[in-house]
Amino acid sequence: MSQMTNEVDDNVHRNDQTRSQLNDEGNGDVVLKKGPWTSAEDAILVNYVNKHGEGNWNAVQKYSGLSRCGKSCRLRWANHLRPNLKKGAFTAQEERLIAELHAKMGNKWARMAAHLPGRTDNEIKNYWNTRIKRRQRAGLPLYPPEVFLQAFKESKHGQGTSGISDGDNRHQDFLDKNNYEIHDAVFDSLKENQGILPYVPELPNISANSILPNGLGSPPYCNFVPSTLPNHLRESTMSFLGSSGLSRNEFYPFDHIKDNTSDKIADSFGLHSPLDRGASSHGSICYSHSLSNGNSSTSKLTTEAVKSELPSLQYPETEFGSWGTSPPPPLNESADVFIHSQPPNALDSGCSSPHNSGLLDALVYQAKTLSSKNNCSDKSSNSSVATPGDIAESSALNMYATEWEDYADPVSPFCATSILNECPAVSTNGNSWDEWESFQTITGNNNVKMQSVDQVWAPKSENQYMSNLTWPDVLLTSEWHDLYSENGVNQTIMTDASDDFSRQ
DNA sequence: AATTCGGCCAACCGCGGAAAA
DNA sequence: GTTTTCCGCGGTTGGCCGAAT
Repeated sequence: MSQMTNEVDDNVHRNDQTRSQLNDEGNGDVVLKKGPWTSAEDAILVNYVNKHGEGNWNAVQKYSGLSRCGKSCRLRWANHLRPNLKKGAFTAQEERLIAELHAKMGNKWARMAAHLPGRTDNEIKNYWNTRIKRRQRAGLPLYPPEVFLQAFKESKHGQGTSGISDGDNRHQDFLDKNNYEIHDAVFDSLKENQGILPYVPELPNISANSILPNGLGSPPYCNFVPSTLPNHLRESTMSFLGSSGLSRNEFYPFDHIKDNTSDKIADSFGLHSPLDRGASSHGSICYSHSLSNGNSSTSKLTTEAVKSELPSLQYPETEFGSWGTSPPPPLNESADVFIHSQPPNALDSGCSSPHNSGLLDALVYQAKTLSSKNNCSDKSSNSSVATPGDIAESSALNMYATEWEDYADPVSPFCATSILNECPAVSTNGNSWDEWESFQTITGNNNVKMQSVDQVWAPKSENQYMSNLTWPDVLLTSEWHDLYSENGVNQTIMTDASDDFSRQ
């Protein structure tokens, strides 16, 4: 034991940094060590816990001679020394479970860890944070589509129907047993927004990769993130969707329109925040993930850059500003029309940023068009999309979708036709969604296209309300449509499709 | 070969809640 | 009822390592 103590002491002396630091809980008399634990310290701690049990961590330092604060001891024990810890990479099942849990709970790592025997909250947290970064860079959604859809479904229905994955009941038990707090939040949000946000805004018919070089990071996609999603889902999704690196005011074109209609529109997009008003100058305020309902923990009015790491795929603002003149390839024809058709009044849009040409001005133009037509809720629906016979559940959605369509000025840079994209029935076969990921990677985001639901799908199922979601294009490739239309991923098809793409 | 970058991991820090004094 | 202490949680930081440039 004395040898151990010496080793600890040596380590303390080696570490000038830690030697000079005092325990934040300590009395100042004892210099407590920080930094990596040595095996000797571990042994001391294990020995202590074996004798005295867990808890009373501050006593460890007193009685074991360990120069560590109680917090440090508890952390070390919980994360590394306690028995039955499972080490190594997460299994596919665990990864899926984490995604499901995160969709349900948000950043409740400890609670998530409770559902993953042998895993620690720290482990899960690290995994998730790494995953966020990775997926943001790749322009991929954080959640498997089935998790995303299920979370939306549940929030929409306001039922504790749990069971993230239809047909996949592996985690049904814990799902059933949990009263996920997200529901409260969602319900509150729904209550607050009742009559304001009963729908999911529609996305103009612009292919994503024609707007953004990186496709899925397209700001317009942010607009269809369901307002009924749990905040953490929304934010995470926004995180993915907004990974283009747009500055806040670029993202929020309605800042410049002051009349009620535009406010209503902005509200409908979940973009309305008191903080936003003053935060839109010259793009110096970075886009925050926090949007809408005002109960986001990350929404801050700040002129400093958002701390979170920006995805590598982001484009500098200057590049965005250059869209109008030199849109990056690949661009399809509609995108060219869109980008090169400067809104006639774009220059007097009040756009604060000289760089905000192209998409932003187009959005502003669109918003102005909306405001000029006034009284949008009275618009009748001649839409080929908002079918009169639509089920009640989606009527509100379609109403607004129709509005958007009606307001799609033929001369608008959007040339918008309303699109109601099919919500694909989701794979529930339990395959790791990395397969989906890899499939995406194989297909690439270039294969992006928006499909109009009236071309491909007649709403019949309870999933219809999802039809007004404009889904990331990668989900709407014909291959995906085929896959999902069978209410489950056909592995063979997926493999074939992957092969096809890999051969290209 | 050197540098850069990103992933991974361990640990620290600050905060807040619960229990004890 | 108030203050103090303990503990747990979530966010963040920093180091190490391997791959890429």
